[in-house]
Amino acid sequence: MHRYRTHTCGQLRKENVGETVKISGWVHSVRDHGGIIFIDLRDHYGLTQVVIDPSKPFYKGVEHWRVESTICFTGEVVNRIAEAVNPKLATGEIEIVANEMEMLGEAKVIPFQVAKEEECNETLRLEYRFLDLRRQSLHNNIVLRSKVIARIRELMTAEGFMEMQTPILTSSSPEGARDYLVPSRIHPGKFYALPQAPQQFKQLLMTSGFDRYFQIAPCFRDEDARADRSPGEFYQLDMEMAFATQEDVFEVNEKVLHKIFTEFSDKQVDAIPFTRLPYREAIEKYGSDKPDLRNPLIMQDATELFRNCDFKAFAGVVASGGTVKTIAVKGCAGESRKFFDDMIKFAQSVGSKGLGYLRWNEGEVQSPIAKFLSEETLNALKQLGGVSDGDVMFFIADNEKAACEIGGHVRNELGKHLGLIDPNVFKFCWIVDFPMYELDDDGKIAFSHNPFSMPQGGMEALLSKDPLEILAYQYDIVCNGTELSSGAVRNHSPELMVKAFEIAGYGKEVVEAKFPALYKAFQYGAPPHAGIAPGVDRMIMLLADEPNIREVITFPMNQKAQDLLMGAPGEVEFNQIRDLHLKLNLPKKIEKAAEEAE
RNA sequence: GGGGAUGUAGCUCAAUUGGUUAGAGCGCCAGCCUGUCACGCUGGAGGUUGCGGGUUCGAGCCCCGUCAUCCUCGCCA
Repeated sequence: MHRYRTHTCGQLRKENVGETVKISGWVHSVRDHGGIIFIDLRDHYGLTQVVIDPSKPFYKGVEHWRVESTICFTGEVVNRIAEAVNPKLATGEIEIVANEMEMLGEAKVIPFQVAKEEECNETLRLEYRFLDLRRQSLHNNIVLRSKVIARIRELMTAEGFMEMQTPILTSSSPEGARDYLVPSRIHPGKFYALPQAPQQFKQLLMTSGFDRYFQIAPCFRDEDARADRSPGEFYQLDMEMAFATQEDVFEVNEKVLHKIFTEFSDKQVDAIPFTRLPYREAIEKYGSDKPDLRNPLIMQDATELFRNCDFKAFAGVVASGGTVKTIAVKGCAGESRKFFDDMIKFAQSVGSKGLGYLRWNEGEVQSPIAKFLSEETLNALKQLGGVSDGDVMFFIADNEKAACEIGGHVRNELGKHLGLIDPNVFKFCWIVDFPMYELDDDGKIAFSHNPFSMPQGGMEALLSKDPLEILAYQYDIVCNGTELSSGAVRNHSPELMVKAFEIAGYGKEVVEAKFPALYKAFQYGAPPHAGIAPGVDRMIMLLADEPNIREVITFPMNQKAQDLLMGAPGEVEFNQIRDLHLKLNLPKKIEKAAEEAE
């Protein structure tokens, strides 16, 4: 007989009745009847009820065994009497009558309950992550994660992709997020950086003659956390394809994502091909480059209808070149006064000066602004929004960028508030045709996304077009308002690279200095190539229906990028710092606090 | 760095307008209980109301400061 078990805690059935078995697991719950004692023993696979009779020599000990201790029982599998069958358990038709027991690992009193799924302070959960991970919902999320990743590997491999590794210690990249740096011992004053993504490596792999690459790639970015953004590190399904177009990338990703989302969720998944939405249209209609298409509301332009009206606030915005955006909402005219007041407050909280509305309720127009509008204008608005009695139109007036952005927030809020969002579907879309350049805060032309993207129209566009009009073969995939990934057809031509950087104000020497590997490689015969890298953590988050990314990561850091269980980041020995040729230069505040602590 | 929310027993929460000894459920400890499965019953322990200051006859509650956590803006090619 095996040292610890002949079966797992989820394995035994009626067929095993009469067998002598050994199982090991955690004490999930104890039901002590004074005489007979029932213990639910739990492992990764399930629960099995163990019965302990008062006549057993180890009976006395059982009374004091705490939940979450690990124990090994040897005993006989018996049928439960009919009334005692538990249909909630897979093993509920049988139980084990214990003959021998061995304590394997005793548990102290636990700081929060494992067997019960009650809410619990997250700091405590992170400090005792090993206990938290025993709890069913988190445990299931991690199991789901493992299965999804295994399936991704199968699907990608079946599509002809090769899984490859790329370096974790690499050089700092000049663009993008803040890098995590690793000081070099051998080269004083020099640093490695952890990769923000294997971007340049995968492009080099294409240039090295590999055709289809993928990797479940760790990415490191030293940026602040959000609910859907874990600080420190996260994983991408990184991929790149040689001799490929944008459509080739879409096709593979649609296949893989549709399969994954269909297989690992009960929600209804959009049929493929997914909706393609140009960036410009997304901003104008949804006020966002990651619209939640479950929300049926769309924004329309009502600028011209307010140009000559008596409502000075709006007419003034239009006169100074601004925009009026409207959102028509069917059937919400009956909402309370408080609803409309709350919506105005909300609009103000996201930066709007106000929120106008027209409410066609019981045959009349109820609105603070209706009195400024002619009958003709009201009718034209009605026609624009396609509304009638019982409906409402909301209005936002501001410069175009702000109006779209605020309208996007209002659209989301209305969708949430009015319950317009179907929780049982996954709505995917591709956002395409991102602009190549945009104006930065100083009014200078800058790359709006990724300097490696191929401009649409190639060299001719770079030479002849207004840079702000040039589009890139740059795309995002969005699911239910979550940006899963960005990708692009890459710029594989050294001449185009130099020209593209020149427009952003950088000379050839900058390209050579900042991207030496790619610039060099592309001069020795580069294949046109394209790729993308969907966020694995976010995919699991959507599949597990979790609002927080930490619920799908085994050992996440907190918002301040600390691992409360391991104590990272932590102090190191002076010798280690000295070997790396570093000196600490701490903020005054921290030095002062350290002195006071002494 | 900015904004918001929260902070009361080991855990989750309550405590009327600022008013007597800060309560409940779970957990813990003790006792009872031989068919439960969130077992049940009885009793008990457990609190610097995050911390510091202020207002007040009186503060868990009001004010100021500070710390912590989460959400968010900035940031995330």
